[in-house]
Amino acid sequence: MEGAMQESREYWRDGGDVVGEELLREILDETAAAAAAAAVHSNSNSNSNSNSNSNSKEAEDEREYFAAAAADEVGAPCGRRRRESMVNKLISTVYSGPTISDIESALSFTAAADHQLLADGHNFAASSCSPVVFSPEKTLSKTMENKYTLKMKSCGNNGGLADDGYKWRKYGQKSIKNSPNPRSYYRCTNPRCNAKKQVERAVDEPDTLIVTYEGLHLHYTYSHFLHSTSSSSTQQQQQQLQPQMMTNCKKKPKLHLHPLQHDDPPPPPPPPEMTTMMIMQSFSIQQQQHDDQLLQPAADHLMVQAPPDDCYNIDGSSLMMSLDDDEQAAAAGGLLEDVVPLLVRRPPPNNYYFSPATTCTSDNEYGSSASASPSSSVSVSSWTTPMSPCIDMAILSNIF
DNA sequence: CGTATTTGACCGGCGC
DNA sequence: GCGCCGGTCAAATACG
Repeated sequence: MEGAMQESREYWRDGGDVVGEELLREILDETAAAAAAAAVHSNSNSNSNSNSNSNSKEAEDEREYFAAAAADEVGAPCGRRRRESMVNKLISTVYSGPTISDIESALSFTAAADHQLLADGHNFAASSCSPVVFSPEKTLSKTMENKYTLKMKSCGNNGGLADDGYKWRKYGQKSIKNSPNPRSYYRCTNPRCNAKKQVERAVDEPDTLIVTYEGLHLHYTYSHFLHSTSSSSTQQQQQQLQPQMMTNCKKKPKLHLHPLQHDDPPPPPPPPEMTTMMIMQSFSIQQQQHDDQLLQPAADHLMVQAPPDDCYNIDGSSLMMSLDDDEQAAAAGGLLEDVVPLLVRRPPPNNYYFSPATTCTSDNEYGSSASASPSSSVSVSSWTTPMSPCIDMAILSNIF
């Protein structure tokens, strides 16, 4: 847990930005306190007024936060406003604006992390079939506002197109003057996302793809929620769930409570190739904040559970949620605003344990075409504690 | 049958 | 104003 947090903090430092670490810590603490308060509240409902920690400062803080949350629920906006203010401060501090150096730093960080992951023996199924090699010579340049060009080496399979974790729909192709290679135009399949990308092959380097991203994703990658596992049982589960997921991934996000079951072992961390785009998404968050479009009220009914220590992304976030099939699709295709409160959630105490809810593979349908995202697997997972089944999103929405 | 891709047409920006 | 070019639209087509 501490390692993940430390990694997160170091990442932000490495990114070159001044990070509101203290503020982040404060919010994390408040978040955890509110969650604990909810647990206390839950316990007190079943076991009235039998809190053994009633005299401790910690319990006092918990009661205070629960009281604040309760006040919010009955219409007192003071605590909510304070927390919203804090979150706004955090976002505006953390997401102070990406620069080319930020992105380059992020990319180099990612590359290093990827190599480290591979060196550590994290061999992911998804990465093994990834059509992309994020070579050291990969370059990034800013061509205009919200428009970035990536040059990347491609492996030859699947047309050599990149799996960047997003699902794209091709909407056009044009032959470009002075270039023998046509340029393909893609749009993010998420109806609430206006991200686009153009893919063309470099004239002088046939194995190099020039991918220009325009616009900003307002949601996480599909593969952000996907985890490949090496266990045969999980693979069977993925195969069984795949058709269902294929359909559900196209549904409009719908978030609501859902009970959990399953006690499979935790999946490995996300494939290395996802991390680059995750970083890009972090910048997207910031940009959207600038556009005053971020942080709409969080989904009221989404159940969120604390992840294990080793399941934090490089940005320190974790997006594991308890979702049914529709919710899986919602999470994968939903806007970032639906899940962004999780970015600052505190890691769980030791008595939390991991329980994957469902796992499935979503194979996109662009396999034979020039589209990206050839395949990805989804593992919607959750963390539960025997005492407190979950943290309700409603609580988090009160916090934020 | 629903969804994604293909591809020609159309539109707007820009330079001359 | 005109033509070129890049980007997008949308009907037709392909595919699972």
